[in-house]
Amino acid sequence: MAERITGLKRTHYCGELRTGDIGKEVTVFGWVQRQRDLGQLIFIDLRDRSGIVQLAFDDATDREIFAKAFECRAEFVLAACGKVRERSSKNLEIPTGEIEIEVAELRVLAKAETPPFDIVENSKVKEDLRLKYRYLDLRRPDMQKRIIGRHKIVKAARDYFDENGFLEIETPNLIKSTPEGARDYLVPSRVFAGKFFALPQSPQLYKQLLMLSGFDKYVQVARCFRDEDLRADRQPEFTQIDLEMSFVDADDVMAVGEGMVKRVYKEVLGMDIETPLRRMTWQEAMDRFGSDKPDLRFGMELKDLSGVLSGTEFRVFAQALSEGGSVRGINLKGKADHLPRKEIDKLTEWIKAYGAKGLAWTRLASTGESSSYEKFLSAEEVAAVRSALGAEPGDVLLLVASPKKKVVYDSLGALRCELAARFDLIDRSKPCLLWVTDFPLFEYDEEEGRYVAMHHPFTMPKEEDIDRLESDPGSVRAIAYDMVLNGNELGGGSIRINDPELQERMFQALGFTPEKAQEQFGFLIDAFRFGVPPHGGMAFGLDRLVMLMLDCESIRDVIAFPKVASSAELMSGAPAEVDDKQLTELNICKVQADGE
RNA sequence: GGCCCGGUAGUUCAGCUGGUUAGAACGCUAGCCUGUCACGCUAGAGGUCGACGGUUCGAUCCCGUUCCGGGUCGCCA
Repeated sequence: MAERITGLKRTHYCGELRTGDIGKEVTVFGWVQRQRDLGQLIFIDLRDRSGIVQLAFDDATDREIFAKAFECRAEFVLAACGKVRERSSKNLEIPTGEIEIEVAELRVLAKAETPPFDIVENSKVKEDLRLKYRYLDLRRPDMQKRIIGRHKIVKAARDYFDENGFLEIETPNLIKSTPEGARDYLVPSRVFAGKFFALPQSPQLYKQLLMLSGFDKYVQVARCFRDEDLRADRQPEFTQIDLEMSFVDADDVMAVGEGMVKRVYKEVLGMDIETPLRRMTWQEAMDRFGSDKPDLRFGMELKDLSGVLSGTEFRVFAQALSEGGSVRGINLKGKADHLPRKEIDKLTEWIKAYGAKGLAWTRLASTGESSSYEKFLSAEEVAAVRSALGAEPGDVLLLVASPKKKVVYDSLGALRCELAARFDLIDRSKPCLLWVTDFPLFEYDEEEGRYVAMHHPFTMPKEEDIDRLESDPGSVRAIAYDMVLNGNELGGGSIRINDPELQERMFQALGFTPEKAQEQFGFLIDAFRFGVPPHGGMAFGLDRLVMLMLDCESIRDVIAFPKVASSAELMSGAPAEVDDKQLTELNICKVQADGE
């Protein structure tokens, strides 16, 4: 039978007691980390979110309390009252190691079964078991640190926005579905048979309307939902720090965005971020790093070899170039002796996932030179390629040719990161932040056979490119910017269109009929007739920011109750079947499983 | 949806070319122990080798299917 807490109030957290507290009568609450029974002496490590304190029990002092301590097992919930005293043998490994509590009153507030895994830091337990018992996993000190760190980050961000005149305003979570973009989570309406709400992918439209309403600096810590497949850095339910401002240009928004990151790093990690952050255009990022979220903590930049190979007879390269593609390469400096032919063959297979047909390579190893393509090139071309890549003895040159520029960028960009990770070329001493700007406004969707918005349909084109909206949409750049941290997209935003005529041209360029645009975004189009200020904003992926700041491998490590790759939640068992009665109320017919 | 990796005591793992009773460490249970702190010592319990099917005299091991988890490509305006 558990004992009651009646009459007890916590005086201290376990982990905060120090030698200065010696002699004080204290009351602590917590979980049994470990009980050490020495026969006539028992020690219990009591743990709460602040740390651990040692409780001491002596059979000779109080037989009754000693008997109770004897029964205590791991994860029992205890209340302990007593006097803080100096330890006769100190443990300098832990902050409270110089003191202990001589327990005068002990209450077992709850017993506990032996947990399915040890509640310890640096657990090696498989993640699915941790997630099934997430409430126990969250007791582990490293998880507690992450959840507390997340709180501090959000707090610092909120303080920053508050001090800069932003208002936090909530927007609805049951909204109208807008099929453009990611797949929506749908919620059936009980009242309107056959109709559905959608959960927001972001508060985009609502925050723009708030600008129109005059709340010229808005921020929200907003939960967002996307029904797409998961990754280590992607959950179907995630949190954005979402902001929007009126009467501003891109520089103003970017200054606020980098100001927030600077503030959060300083306050939570004590690190100084130098602002303004470096900026790079999308085109430069693609050309030099093969990525719109380049990791600048190492070199190995892409070099365009299309020029020096323009006259080549080698069919693979010539074909790529004649069909409008490119040949580019990277130089893995000094690793030829560490990247054997067999490994290159594996990379050749690996890179096919990115659409490349293969990998052309030259190894300048100490045991001799070898190459998969140089024999097909003229001596001048070989020399030109080597020179362009700055080749020296010991280097490995890795080339990709494709009629599709995107394939060359994607595959070499990925290869560059893979090799840097494999050969530990990344400078991890400090975070590397930058802005990537001037994104293309449109992206050609081959499946749909039309241009789609790269960001969203309300993104403002660069003024000097507006003329080409109809004639050459692929060349139009957007006033859009992404913040990149260590090769991860941390957030992004844009200046929005506030001119109804321009918005109409945008919809046309995207292949929307006026009727279709009206049907999907009618309320926004209507609203924009009533005086919409120039505005823009951005959104940060909070989970990713926390993950990167706290040096975690997965976004799941910084979310209290995350979902697994199948988008299930292992602890609760969601998603789950529901009663027929619930379905009937929602006017939903039960779908029979296949084969029935 | 594609590709890759994994699943063996509560946990982390080992398990040879298919062969008798599937092991170790930690944890757990019991006993001993007055200064431990990853306490120590002694003894003990604990297994649907993810599931189903096949090959075989015999399968944790080989084959097929499937479930679960991870990574990744597609997807993610």
